[in-house]
Amino acid sequence: MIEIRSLKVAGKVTLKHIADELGVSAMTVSRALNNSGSVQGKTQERILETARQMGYRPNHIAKSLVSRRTYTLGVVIPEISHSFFPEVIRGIEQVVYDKGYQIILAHSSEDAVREQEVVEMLLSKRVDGIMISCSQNTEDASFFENIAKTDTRIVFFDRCIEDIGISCIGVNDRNAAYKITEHLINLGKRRIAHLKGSGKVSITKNRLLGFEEALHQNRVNTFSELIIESGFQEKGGYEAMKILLDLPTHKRPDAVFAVNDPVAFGAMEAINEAGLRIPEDMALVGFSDDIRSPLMSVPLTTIHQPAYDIGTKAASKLIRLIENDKELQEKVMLISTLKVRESCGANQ
Amino acid sequence: MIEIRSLKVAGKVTLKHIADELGVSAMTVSRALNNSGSVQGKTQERILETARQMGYRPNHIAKSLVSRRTYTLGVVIPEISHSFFPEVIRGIEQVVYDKGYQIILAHSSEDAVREQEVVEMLLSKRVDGIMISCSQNTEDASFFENIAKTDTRIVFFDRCIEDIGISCIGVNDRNAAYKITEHLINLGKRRIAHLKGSGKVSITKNRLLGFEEALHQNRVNTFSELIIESGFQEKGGYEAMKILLDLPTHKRPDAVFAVNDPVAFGAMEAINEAGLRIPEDMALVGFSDDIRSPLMSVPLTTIHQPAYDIGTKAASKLIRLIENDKELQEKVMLISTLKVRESCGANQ
DNA sequence: TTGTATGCGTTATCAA
DNA sequence: TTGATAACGCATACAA
Repeated sequence: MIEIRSLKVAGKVTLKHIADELGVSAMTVSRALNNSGSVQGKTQERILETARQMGYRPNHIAKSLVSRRTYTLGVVIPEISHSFFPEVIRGIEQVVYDKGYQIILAHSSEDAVREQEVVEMLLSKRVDGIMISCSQNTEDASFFENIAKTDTRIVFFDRCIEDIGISCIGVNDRNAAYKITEHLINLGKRRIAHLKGSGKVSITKNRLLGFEEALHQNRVNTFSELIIESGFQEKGGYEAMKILLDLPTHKRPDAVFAVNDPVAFGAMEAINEAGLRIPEDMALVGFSDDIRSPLMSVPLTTIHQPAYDIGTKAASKLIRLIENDKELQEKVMLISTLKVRESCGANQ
Repeated sequence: MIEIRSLKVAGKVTLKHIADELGVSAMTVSRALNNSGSVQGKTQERILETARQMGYRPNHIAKSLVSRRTYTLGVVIPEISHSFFPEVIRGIEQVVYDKGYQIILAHSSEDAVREQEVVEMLLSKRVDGIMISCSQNTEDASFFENIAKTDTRIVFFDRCIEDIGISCIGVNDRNAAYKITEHLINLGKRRIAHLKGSGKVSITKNRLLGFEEALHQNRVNTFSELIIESGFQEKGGYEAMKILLDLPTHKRPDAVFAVNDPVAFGAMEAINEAGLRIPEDMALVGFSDDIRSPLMSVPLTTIHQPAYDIGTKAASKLIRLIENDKELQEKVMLISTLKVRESCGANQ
C-alpha cells in the first residue's frame, strides 16, 4: 500500500508528479508506464500502482509532439443525413478502433469551400491520414494532389477525384449504372432521363458514362434535354424532376435514373405532385440503396452499395498507407448489386 | 515577389523555417501569423507571404501543449445506425464548426466497457469536453462523476445518468411516455405492454415511469409480465416481443409501447411473423421517430424528438461550460411531440 | 518592434 | 537499471 502525498485531480497528473512522489526520475516513470522492460520489477510495480492511484492519464498531445504521430484519422463526409455515410462510418469505426486509432469527423455540407477548411484544420491537427468523400462542387484536384505530396496519407471513398494517384474505395459505378439503365431498357423504356450529379467527382462522371453507354449499346436514343444536373440531395432531385415534368407531354421521359437515392426521393415527390404514377406513368430508379428505399410507398429500385465494407476497406487501406511506406495507391471497386423493387415497373 | 530558398514540402514547415528564411526570430513570425499587432507592417507582409509560399500550417498539437486547449470535443454515441444519432451529430457539427471546434466521434456499440475505453482515450487526447449518450449497459456513475471533477467538461444527451450533477440535454421522457401510453388507453387498450430499455440510463427509467404513471392515473391494470427488458436495439425488440407472443392468448397484450423505434421495428417483425395484424390484433407504438417510422407498411405511431436541436443544445451547453467558469450544470428538456400514425389504431 | 529564455509533457539519446 | 539533457513546435514573460 503506497500512500500518496499530493493527490492530484485526475487529468493533470504528469510523469513528473509521479516521479517526485516516488523520488525517481520522470524517465523511469515513462519507461515503467510504457513497459520498456528496462525498469526493475519492484520499481515498476510501485510506479504503476502510484500512477493508478493518482489517476494518471498519458498526455497524447505531448506524445504526439514528440512522435509526430497522432493515431487520429480525419473523416470528411459531405452529408451525414444520407444513410449511406453513417454506415460507412460504422465500418471505418470498426477498423480504426481495433487498430488503436481515433477519428475526427468533419462535415463539408456539400460545400467545397468548407471542405477545404475542414481539411486544413485536420492537417493542422496533424492527423495521420484522411478519408474523404468529396462535396458536390469539389473541383480543385490540385488541393488534394498537394496533400498527397506531404506525409499525410489520403484516401477517397465513394466520391473520388480520379487519376491523380490517390486511392479510391467505391463500387464499379460505371458498370452498375450501365446495368440499371439496361434494366430499364429491357423493361421497354425508350425515353430515359438521367438526373446527374455535379462537379468533377467520380460518381457523377461514371454513372453518367454507364448510363450513356447502356443507351448506346442497346441502340436507344440519347436525348440531351433528358440529362439534368441535380446534385446529390433530395431538393436538387425535386427541382431537376420539375424541369423534366415541364416538358411537353410527348417529350417527357418514360423512365428516370437518378444519380443516388436521395435525388430519387426528391424526384418521387415531384412526380407524385404532378399526379403521375410510379411506375405506370414514369419509372424511377436510384443508386445507393438508402435505408428508406425499400420502405417507400413504391419501393425504389436501386443499386445496393456495400457501405460498411467501403468503410472498412477505406480505413484499412489508409492505415496500411500510414504504417507501410511501400504500400501502393490503388483503386478498389467493390461489388454492387441491382435491387429490383417496384419503382422500375418490373414487379407489376 | 519573395524567393524562397528552401522550399519545404507542406506540412512540415515550422515557425523556425520561416524565421530562418527571412532572417528574423521565430517569435516575430509567430506574432505576425497571429496578428498580434506588434509587428512592423512590412515585416508582417513578408512573413505572411513567405508562410503562404512555404505552405506553412500551424501545428495545433504544439499549440495545444502550450495552451492546454485542443478545441476538440469528444462525442460518444452508442449506435450510429439509429437515425436519431446522425441527426444529433448534424446539430452538434453545426455549432462546433461555427465556434471553431472539431469533434472526435467515438462509438461505444452499446457496450459500457468500450464506452469507458473510448472516454479514456478522449481524455488522453485532452479534448476540451465530452458529449455522451450512454450505452445500454452503462452503470458506473462514479466513472463520470470523477471526470466531472476534473477540468474536462462533460454533457449527457438523450441517455443520461441523472442526479450526479452533470448536464443532460434531452426531452421530457416521462411526460412523453405518459402521453403516448394514455393515447393507447384512450383508444380502449387495457392490457398494455412495455418493452423497456436497459441499465441505469435516464430514458429507461423515465419512459417506464411515465408508462406506469399513465396506467395508474387512468386506473388501468399494470401487469408485471407485460414489462420486458428489450435494450435499445431491433434484435432485442424482436426477442422481447417473442416472449410476449408466447403468452397464452388471453394474457397477451392488446398494445405495446416500445422504448424506442428500433425496438418497435423488431417487435413489428415478431408480430408479423406470428401472423398478427397491427393495429387490429395488437397496437404498437415507439419513441424517437426514426426516419423509417413513417414509411413502414403500417406507419409507426411514436414520439418525435428534436434530434438536431438536442445536438445544437448539447454542443452549445458544452462549449459554454468550457469557456465560462461560472456556467452552471443544467437539465434541458426539449419539447417532444406525439406523432399519431397508424400502428396505434387511431387512424383506422 | 524585436529577440531571448523558458516551459508545456513526453521520449530519444547518451552518460553513469 | 537509472538519470540528465535536449528536442518536438509554439507562445508567454521578460529584456533589449
